Amino acid sequence: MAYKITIADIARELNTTPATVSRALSNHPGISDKTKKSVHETASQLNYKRNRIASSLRSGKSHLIGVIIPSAEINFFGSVVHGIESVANTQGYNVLLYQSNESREYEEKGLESFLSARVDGILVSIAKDTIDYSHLKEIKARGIPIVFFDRANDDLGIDSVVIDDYKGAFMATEHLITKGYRRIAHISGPQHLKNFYDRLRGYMGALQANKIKADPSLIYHGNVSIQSGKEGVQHFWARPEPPDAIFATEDFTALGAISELKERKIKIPEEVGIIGFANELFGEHITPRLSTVDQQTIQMGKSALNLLVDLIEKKEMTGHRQQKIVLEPLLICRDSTEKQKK
Amino acid sequence: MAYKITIADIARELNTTPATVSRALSNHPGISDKTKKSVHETASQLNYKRNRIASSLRSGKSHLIGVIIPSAEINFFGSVVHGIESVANTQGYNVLLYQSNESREYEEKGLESFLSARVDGILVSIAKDTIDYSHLKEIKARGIPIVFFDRANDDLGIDSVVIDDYKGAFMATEHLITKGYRRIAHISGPQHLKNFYDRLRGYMGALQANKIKADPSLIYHGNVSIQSGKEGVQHFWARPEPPDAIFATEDFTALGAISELKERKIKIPEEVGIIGFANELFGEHITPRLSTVDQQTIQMGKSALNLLVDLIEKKEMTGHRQQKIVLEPLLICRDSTEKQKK
DNA sequence: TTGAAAGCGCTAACAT
DNA sequence: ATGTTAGCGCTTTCAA
Repeated sequence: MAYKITIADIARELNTTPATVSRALSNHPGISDKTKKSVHETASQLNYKRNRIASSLRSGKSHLIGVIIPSAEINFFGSVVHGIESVANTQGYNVLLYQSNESREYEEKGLESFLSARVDGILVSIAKDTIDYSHLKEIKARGIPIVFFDRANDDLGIDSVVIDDYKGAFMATEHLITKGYRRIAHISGPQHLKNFYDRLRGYMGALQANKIKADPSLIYHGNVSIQSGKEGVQHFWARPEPPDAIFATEDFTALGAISELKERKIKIPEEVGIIGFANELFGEHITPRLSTVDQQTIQMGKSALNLLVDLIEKKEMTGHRQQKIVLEPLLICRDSTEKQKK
Repeated sequence: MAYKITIADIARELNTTPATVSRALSNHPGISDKTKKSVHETASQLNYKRNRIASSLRSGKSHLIGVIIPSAEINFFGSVVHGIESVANTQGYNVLLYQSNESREYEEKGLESFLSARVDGILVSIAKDTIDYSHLKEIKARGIPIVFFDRANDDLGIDSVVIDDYKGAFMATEHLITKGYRRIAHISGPQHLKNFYDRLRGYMGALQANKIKADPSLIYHGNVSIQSGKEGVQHFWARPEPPDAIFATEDFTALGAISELKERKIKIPEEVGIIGFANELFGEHITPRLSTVDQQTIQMGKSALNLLVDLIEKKEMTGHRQQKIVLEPLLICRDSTEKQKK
């Protein structure tokens, strides 16, 4: 194997010292252009690659960002990670990825592992199962820059980038109303997660704003899955007055609902309108094409990373006021809410 | 912030030396249980977290695995990463993720960055745009353990975990034949990627095995996208004898084809049967439910990581024979290939 | 079973 | 503009 070249090797080659080489390689001002040039040349000639580990140990900066997502299998998070990485790489950071599998236990393991790796900052989207936040508080207490994305908790004094779930849900529900639906049901998600709580509130808010009386029997509490969608429909249609529209808290839930409605030969969107939330890729291509709310995933990733980098680079934790970036949801109108044929 | 606790702090506390503490923490045999116990207690009391950077510098092991995927936005890769991580974490490795965006340039940047980070091993799924493999050869030449997954190249002497694309394509095509389709088209992907080349071959093989004459005009070369699927249909239906079935090289391509067929009011599966490849999540829930071939994503990730860890831990590169793990594809029969109503 | 001492490769304060 | 020196926190001989 190409023996490990160090700055000492380069220094020897050029009859100079490691310090000079180090400075030249990092474009330190006060190193002559001539030296810089020869150092860079020799470096690439010897196929030198800076040892980041040594560099990190000495400088105290690992150039590592730890990212915890619930699951890489969920498209939404993949997409956010895409956004995160696109910025991280241009800023000289590498992304250490860890999946919590929606479990608080793994979430904590991920954080421990990040602590050990001495990451410069941490990005977290909280797991479904996380109810106790002490592990996150500890990160904050240790003064390690941390930012939540999508799944956030406002009570910990931790910065976050989220979309306006209330508004998105409001828009979705109001869209159904505008399209002529009146008896609108909601299949919601775990209420201890602010996102789903807010979406439920947004749904209620839209009903109220349009003078439609909310009916508790039209709310089904699911756990954000295809299965929940099916169950929601089963639940609603087991009762006397089924809804004429459903706002599902997430696209996969909507997919499950559609699947179940089709099995029951209930026509979408004529008999029942349906709208989801997330703008997953498949939505545009199923039948009927699914109306939904876009969450600006790429932008979310980028914003979260930028916020984190600010935190890392300022690092004046003292006097830092909690920042919260709220992205605008985007209503995507497609066929599944088109009650009257155009 | 919780001041950085080091093994020296623990040693001082216990009137012993850093060496002993280090040994105790890594359960070195030949340290008394008593000492181990007191060290572990003091460590957790002081909230000590091992500094992996220092540890890595000294030991030469970073416990980092670099993973390059084309895009985190593609479900398939998210799923493989899921498999990779689930094993990596139990083995004490962390995953450094890098996205090539299907570009050879970024792929190389990722590798450079991994080199700098002194990862213990690298997992790569080759980018679409990569035609020249010198950057990958260099990794191999440097003796850094590397394993390909899914998108592999057999000519570099690099181990790989792939599925049997030929067989999967063969199965898919033969399935169409079994179902009574005869004029079977194929929308393929970039032929310099072995996967898509093999799938085309598998398609041809199945036709031949069933004595169906291949018709070059029934092969459309796309680039693995929803758009390609649409274009494929446009291409086929612009000619005299359109096909009665399509084997799409990937599920999103199939989705595009379905989308275009629907627009043309062509009935699936009665008039045209269609089967994809990948078993993306949405396939089960679109109409008609998409027949496809499962690629064993999670298993692929796990196998790739295991192979890599073997390489890292044996590290007897000399005399290592190229290993290739070929996973069995799984035919998933659903509605889109059900020519005769049951 | 434990301690002493060296050093991984780099950077940064201080000196020149 | 460059050299000298020390040390980041850990692991690992070697010695006791």
